[in-house]
Amino acid sequence: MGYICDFCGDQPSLVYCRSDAACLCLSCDRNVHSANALSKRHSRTLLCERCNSQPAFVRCAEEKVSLCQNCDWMGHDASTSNSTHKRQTINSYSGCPSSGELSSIWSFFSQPDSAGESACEQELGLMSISENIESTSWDPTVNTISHNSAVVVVVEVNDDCNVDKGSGWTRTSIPEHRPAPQLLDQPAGSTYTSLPKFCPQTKYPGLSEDDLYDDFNIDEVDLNLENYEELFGVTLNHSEELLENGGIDSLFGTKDMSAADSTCQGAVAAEGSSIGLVNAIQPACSNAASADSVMSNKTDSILYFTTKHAHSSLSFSGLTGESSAGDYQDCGASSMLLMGEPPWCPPCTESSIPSATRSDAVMRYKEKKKTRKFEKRVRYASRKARADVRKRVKGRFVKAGDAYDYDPLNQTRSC
DNA sequence: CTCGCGGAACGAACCACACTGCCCT
DNA sequence: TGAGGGCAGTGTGGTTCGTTCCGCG
Repeated sequence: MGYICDFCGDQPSLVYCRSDAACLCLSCDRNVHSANALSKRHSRTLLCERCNSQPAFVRCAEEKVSLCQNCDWMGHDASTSNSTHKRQTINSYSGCPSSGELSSIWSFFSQPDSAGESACEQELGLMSISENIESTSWDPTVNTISHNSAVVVVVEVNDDCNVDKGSGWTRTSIPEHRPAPQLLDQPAGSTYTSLPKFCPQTKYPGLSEDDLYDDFNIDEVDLNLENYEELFGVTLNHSEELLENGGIDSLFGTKDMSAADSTCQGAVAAEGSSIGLVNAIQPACSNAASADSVMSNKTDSILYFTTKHAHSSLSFSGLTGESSAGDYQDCGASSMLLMGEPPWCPPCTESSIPSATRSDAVMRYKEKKKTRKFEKRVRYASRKARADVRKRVKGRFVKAGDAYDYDPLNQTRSC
């Protein structure tokens, strides 16, 4: 949880919904909470800009950041000079307020950019299901993305893997005139300037890698996307959508790929489509130039992700909970843990980390990793329900009525 | 340093059957 | 063009089995 929107898994999260215990971007917040009368009553507030995982409750006027209680306490401790900072209570809201209404709720909440539509609202257009969705036949020859060579690879991968042979499968797409999400190109001073950008090379103030890796569960994203489809009945091959609608920019946070991290860029060129998604999910993948064992873990996960998708589909659903969750949690190697600091602590330079603390943190990380349980995502609850009650012999299902040695319901054995 | 052995760890396979999606009429 | 039937493929969990890895003598 934190930083990346729990719903779309793509955009930076901005608000926190206590009822859903979810971090959401503005567009998903509006989408989710406009679903029905009950969801409209969910109380939301800004997300803490320091830990990116807790609801903010105060706004520091001096630092211009929204903070949760913990981060506020940490940052404005009486022993520090920051204790005199002026802070403003952040009110929660419900319903589906516009950006303008939000800015009326929170005076510090700046209005959307000059285009009159915030990035998230632009994104809302991208994510909106009820409108502007047209179903078109997939024609790989139409795919003309050509931002750079890396993306050309993407196209090739799509051609190879995503074309349903002969079935003429349909897909949803965003109208071509729709501008690509520009969230990541937000000008300074916009609403999102306090949010870290997506570019992998960016250092995120107040954002620990722990937030990104340790607490971030790719499976969660997967599930959310799938729920998205279930909820709205729309087939949304998310990454494809982004790629084909210029969304690659949003994935990388820049239109100029040359500006991207060289490591990341190289990976993109070499690995094709998936890597962009990976980097969107794992913005800090190449950030840690401090690469050590942690970095190797990340690299592994990237390669795994890429390989899997290069041979199958770019779709999120290509990730099985069984494998991806584990792998991604594997990549949850937390530099913050390695640093032996809680995730809400501001990042510090590696050189400042005492080696003893580091080794101690490494040990703790290994312990945590050992005890971590990789949950399997169940795609069909009905099948699970049946399997849960099905009788077995030596673990294998048996025909109804046949003798069994294990009954999940009674924990009894018939023979 | 190499080899063999035992234990631990891990993943694949197996089973029945409801469900899904595609194809054909 | 839509509806309906047929059919092949998929996914679900507990257990077993085979393979790999690691430590020890």
